Amino acid sequence: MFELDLRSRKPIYEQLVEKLKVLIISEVLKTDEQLPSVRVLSTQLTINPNTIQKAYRELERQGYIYSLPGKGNFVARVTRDGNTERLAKLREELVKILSEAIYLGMKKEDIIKIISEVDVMVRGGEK
Amino acid sequence: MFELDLRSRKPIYEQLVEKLKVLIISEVLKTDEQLPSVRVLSTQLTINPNTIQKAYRELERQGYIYSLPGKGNFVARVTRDGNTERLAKLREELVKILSEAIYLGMKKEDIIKIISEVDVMVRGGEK
Amino acid sequence: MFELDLRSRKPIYEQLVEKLKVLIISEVLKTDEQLPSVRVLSTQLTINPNTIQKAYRELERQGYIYSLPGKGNFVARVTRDGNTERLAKLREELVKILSEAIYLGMKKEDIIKIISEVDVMVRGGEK
Amino acid sequence: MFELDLRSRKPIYEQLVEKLKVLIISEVLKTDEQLPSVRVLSTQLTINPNTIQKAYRELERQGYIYSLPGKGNFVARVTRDGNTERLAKLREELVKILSEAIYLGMKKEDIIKIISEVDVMVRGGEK
DNA sequence: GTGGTCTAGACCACC
DNA sequence: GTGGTCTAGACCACG
Repeated sequence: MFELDLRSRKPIYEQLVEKLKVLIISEVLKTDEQLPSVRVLSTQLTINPNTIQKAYRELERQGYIYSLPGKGNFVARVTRDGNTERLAKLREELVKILSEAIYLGMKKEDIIKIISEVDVMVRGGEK
Repeated sequence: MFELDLRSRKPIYEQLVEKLKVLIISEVLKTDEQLPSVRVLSTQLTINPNTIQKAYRELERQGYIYSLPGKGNFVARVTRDGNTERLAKLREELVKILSEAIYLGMKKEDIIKIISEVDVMVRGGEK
Repeated sequence: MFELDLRSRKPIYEQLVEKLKVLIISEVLKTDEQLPSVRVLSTQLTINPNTIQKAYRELERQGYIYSLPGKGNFVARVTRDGNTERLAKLREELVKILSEAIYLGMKKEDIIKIISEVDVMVRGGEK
Repeated sequence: MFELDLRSRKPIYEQLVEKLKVLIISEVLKTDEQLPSVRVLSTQLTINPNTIQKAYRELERQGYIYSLPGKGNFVARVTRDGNTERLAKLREELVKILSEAIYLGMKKEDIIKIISEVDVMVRGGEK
């Protein structure tokens, strides 16, 4: 289900957060669907339960999931507002990465192509 | 000259690397121009010299500057090859950020506008 | 375990890098084996932890080891490609040293004998 | 006459020492021949005279040249003994470099070919 | 317990 | 004056 790189410099819990975000964004995991329990995921991935917990808490903080104590963790509905803060941060990151990419020779057309691909992937599920 | 967030989770030397990259990319600092000396920057920013050193060595590793021991640190000429690896990494990051941005409601047109702005900023200096 | 010359002009961390390379090359330290922790080595050699760190990071940069933050440093698998650059540098050094050695009277047969010894030492572990 | 890399990490005086050694070893500069004066070389290379001086002193220390105060610097006769110390050091370096080269995949035959080339270059002048 | 980062301050080689 | 190295010792994130 997941491929985590235990040798990566990036913390495992962050990798988990990213992977789960992808699943949510691409709507493999749908709104209100239950995520695998900490214990199950922990044994499946042979990873410390604390690490899973930390990832779930982080996703909750970012509004991607919500937790019902005693029940489990569930995918949250996307709120298209209240994200201005996060969007500002993303925009900033975007500028940084784009600057470097263009400086190193990536072409504008290549970038636009990437955008289109991502756009299809993300919004493809909606109508 | 710089605004560093000493409280950020992101290491100071990484922040410095990013800030300096921006200056180089936007050609505020030009090829072969000398960067402020480790000690000068250290006192200006009230940051330990070792931290500045680390940032400079990282920039050198990435090919953005070169160092002449006993002379100083200087902006390197851009090499348009040998960047394929770095570009692949940037592309990957790009996909990740774009996914999330689009998911959270950023519009394709907005993104393209950002690209154009960055493109002008970076390539504006060239002819 | 190591004999470092603290008075040498050669930086301690470079000496460490060389010593560790020998251990890795001669397969005293085997692939994926854990290296002594920064702190342990630091107290064993009565050398500052930062210096050990620097040596480890240099070895990582050269592809001899990899680091798992929070876990330790481990011997990397040898990659037989991507070394062309390094090999070119080594070849250059070789020519320089051989020139001087032959000029000072070292005989071709002696050198070939040395090669054979090294060859056995390095490739002896393989089949 | 010389190509010095002012951008190299290696000190300029060391580069000079190496270049001059090559000229002496390959007998472009012959025994008792006079080396260019510090002043001349200094202006030719647009390099600080102190740096040239340092290189000459180093070559003298290693027995490659001798200096007649008020006259100049001259190529010394090779002494085929008294070099045991230097030869031991070279041998040690040789082992180190060969180990790494072989470890990284350089073949024994390649190395022997290099030796032959160098041997011809160095001893070619003699009969 | 592990590596990663940072500070404060020192000494050295180079030019 | 410049970068390069090193020490002594601290704090933090990670698992």
